[in-house]
Amino acid sequence: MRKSRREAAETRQRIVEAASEEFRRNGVDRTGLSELMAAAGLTHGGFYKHFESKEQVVAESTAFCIDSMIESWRRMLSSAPRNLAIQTAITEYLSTDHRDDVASGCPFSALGSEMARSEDSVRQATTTGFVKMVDLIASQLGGMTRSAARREALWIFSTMIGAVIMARVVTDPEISDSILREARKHLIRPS
Amino acid sequence: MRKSRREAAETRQRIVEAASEEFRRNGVDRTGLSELMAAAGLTHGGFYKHFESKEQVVAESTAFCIDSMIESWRRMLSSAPRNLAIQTAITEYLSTDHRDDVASGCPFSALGSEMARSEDSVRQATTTGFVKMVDLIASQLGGMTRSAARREALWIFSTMIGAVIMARVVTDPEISDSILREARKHLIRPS
DNA sequence: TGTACATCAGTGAACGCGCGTTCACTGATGTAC
DNA sequence: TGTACATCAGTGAACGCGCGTTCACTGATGTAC
Repeated sequence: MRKSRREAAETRQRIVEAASEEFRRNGVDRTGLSELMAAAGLTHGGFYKHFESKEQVVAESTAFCIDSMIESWRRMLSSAPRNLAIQTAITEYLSTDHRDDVASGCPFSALGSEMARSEDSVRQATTTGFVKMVDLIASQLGGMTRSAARREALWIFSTMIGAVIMARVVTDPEISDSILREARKHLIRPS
Repeated sequence: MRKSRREAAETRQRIVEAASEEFRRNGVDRTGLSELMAAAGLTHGGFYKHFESKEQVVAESTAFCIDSMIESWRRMLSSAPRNLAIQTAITEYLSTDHRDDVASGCPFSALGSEMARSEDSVRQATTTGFVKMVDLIASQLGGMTRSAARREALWIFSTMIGAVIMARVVTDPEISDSILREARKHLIRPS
């Protein structure tokens, strides 16, 4: 049943994508390799033909979904008028749609507190991705020096992450909506 | 080896406290009942003399450490001059000390994204605690209506949580410090 | 271009391990008289 | 107040289960000539 190199590479990519969704949906610890391989349409035994360990697929899938997020932000930013671009992106991030769609949303808000306890390889990938996102946000902030923009972006992004995390924790839908609304109010008209 | 009712109640409390620390340190899923009972100075077999399930101790220990946090905020707030009280509390929350001491710190920043996936009983306890914290912060904000203060507090607290979570995720200590510093700058002089 | 052999992606059973939970047991504490 | 019995906190072994990982096997793909 050997597959061609091309097919094998596609399979590997499929695993990474399925993993990134399952991890965001259920958390890393609660996602078994069987579950993850099933989501990619395979049986669990073949996992180690593509990865050395669970840790490796965690690191790779984290990097992958951060890159996807950056890609989609780039598209969003470039398709909106320059002066509204960042507001559009923030509004979308702080939307109820994003809150309710963990599996394809921002990995930092889906997994933030778990990432803090991850193995080094995962935290490394995460840090790289966080910095990329911060730089992307900073690039959209006018009227200040580059390093001021970077500092501002650091705050904007961690605020967004905190709001989405807490909006997902809270069981009361009104409070949840308020958390997002208040964050939008403060971030969209930058102080 | 039966213990007196008083001793048994003390033991139960000891388990709740040990659990709350272990859960914050290692995450709920990575903390076994044996580990948790050992931290309370007991063997694992006795766990079910005090609790019906792991879920129950998770809910109780979460409620417990939120209440502890509120208690310590109350003390901090009442011992500082009224106009500086909230700044003091925020500064402490956004300190490197708090970042580096997960096990006795804020449960929302330690477990936020995991809490979002918890069983209902845990999310319920969490929501109640979050609201209490928000009300406490709101009570310190002058110059606005009660409901405006509550909305402001919602944003302040989720921003604080996001900053501490990301400060713990990132491996680069300089970036980590910056995240806390920028959040302090924005929260301490309210916009 | 065709043939013979080596490679290896994917399967499904099996491994040891630690988990949450249960249980028989112990002996000090609580209760009834 | 003392005695006899029931209760139950805590112990440590055992349970089934699902996990991450390994392995023998299959057969299509890749390579060497």
